[in-house]
Amino acid sequence: MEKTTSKRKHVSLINELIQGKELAKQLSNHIVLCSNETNEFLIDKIISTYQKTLTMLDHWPNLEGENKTIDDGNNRDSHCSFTNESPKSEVIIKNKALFKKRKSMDTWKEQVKFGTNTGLFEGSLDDEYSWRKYGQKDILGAKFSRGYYRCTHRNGQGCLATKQVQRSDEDPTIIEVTYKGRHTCSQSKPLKKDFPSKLNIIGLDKNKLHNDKKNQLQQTQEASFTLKAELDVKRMDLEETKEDIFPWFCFSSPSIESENETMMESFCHGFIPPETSEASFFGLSEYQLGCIGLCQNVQTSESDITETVSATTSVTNSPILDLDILLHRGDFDTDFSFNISEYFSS
DNA sequence: ACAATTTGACCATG
DNA sequence: CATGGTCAAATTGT
Repeated sequence: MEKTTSKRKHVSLINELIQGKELAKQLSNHIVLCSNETNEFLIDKIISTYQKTLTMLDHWPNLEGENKTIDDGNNRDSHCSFTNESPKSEVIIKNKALFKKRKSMDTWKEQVKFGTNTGLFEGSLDDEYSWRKYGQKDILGAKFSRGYYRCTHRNGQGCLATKQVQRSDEDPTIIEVTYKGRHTCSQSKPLKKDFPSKLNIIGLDKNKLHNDKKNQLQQTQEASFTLKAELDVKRMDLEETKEDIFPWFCFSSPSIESENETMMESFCHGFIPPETSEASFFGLSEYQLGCIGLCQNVQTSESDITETVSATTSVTNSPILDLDILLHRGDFDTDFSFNISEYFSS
């Protein structure tokens, strides 16, 4: 009887360790492709998992002579054992070192995977900070030029944060954003609950839009492209707080002009928040919001994150958010939309 | 008028 | 000297 209980605990312990290992693997995969917030979330999960394991070990009566080596059958680290030198510890240490290094350098890179490879891109993603473009360079060997951005409050508040945005050569659906320096300005702790926050579709080249009909199509594609990127980026925020459930879609400037009225203004007509006169934003159907929101409460593993991505993808397939369709058809149906501010106030 | 972007020139680095 | 990063005048938009 006692042996059965012991065995059960043993199995539980093994499962915890396996889970920790899997989370570590996920983190490893996410470090390149995902935001810091996701990394932090996964690290917290790892730490929590191992902490539970240690707690269990504290109450473990006697492991001497009994399977001291844990292996989930997928373990290449054959030295895994109940010691401080086990691979689980190494994973944590390595990840902590990574963070320390990254923060000490104050330079880090994020890659954003887009849901589509259509259209061109030459801008930046919204990351809740306001940036001002100060340069663009063609990089040797790179297909796409690199955009240089600095914090809008560089002069006013002396904020030295900068970032570089470049589309990946290998995978055009990936945007590489290199951040340098931390924000010291008042927007250093952007309030996501201040929905909708300013979202820059900096990639929209207003000059080209004005001068070149052909480019107009490209730019609308970029808008779609960027919006979808936004969806993919924001999915990482879904795990944080309730205020973060909903992605916010708004353009910082009415960049896309049609003959009489900008398509964006047309599209956003009726739900432009009064406090952000310059920013129009896209409404989400309740289904879409619910779809996103539902994923918020059950994030526990990569599979769950994948579910979020799937949900997000389904959002892009909806009539409102698939701008590839919307922008080309131009027949916006605002009935699908609603004022998100009202949604929040209710 | 002011703000933001573009783009050629300039500078630092290896 | 080539390259990447930044500056700043010109341009464009609000």
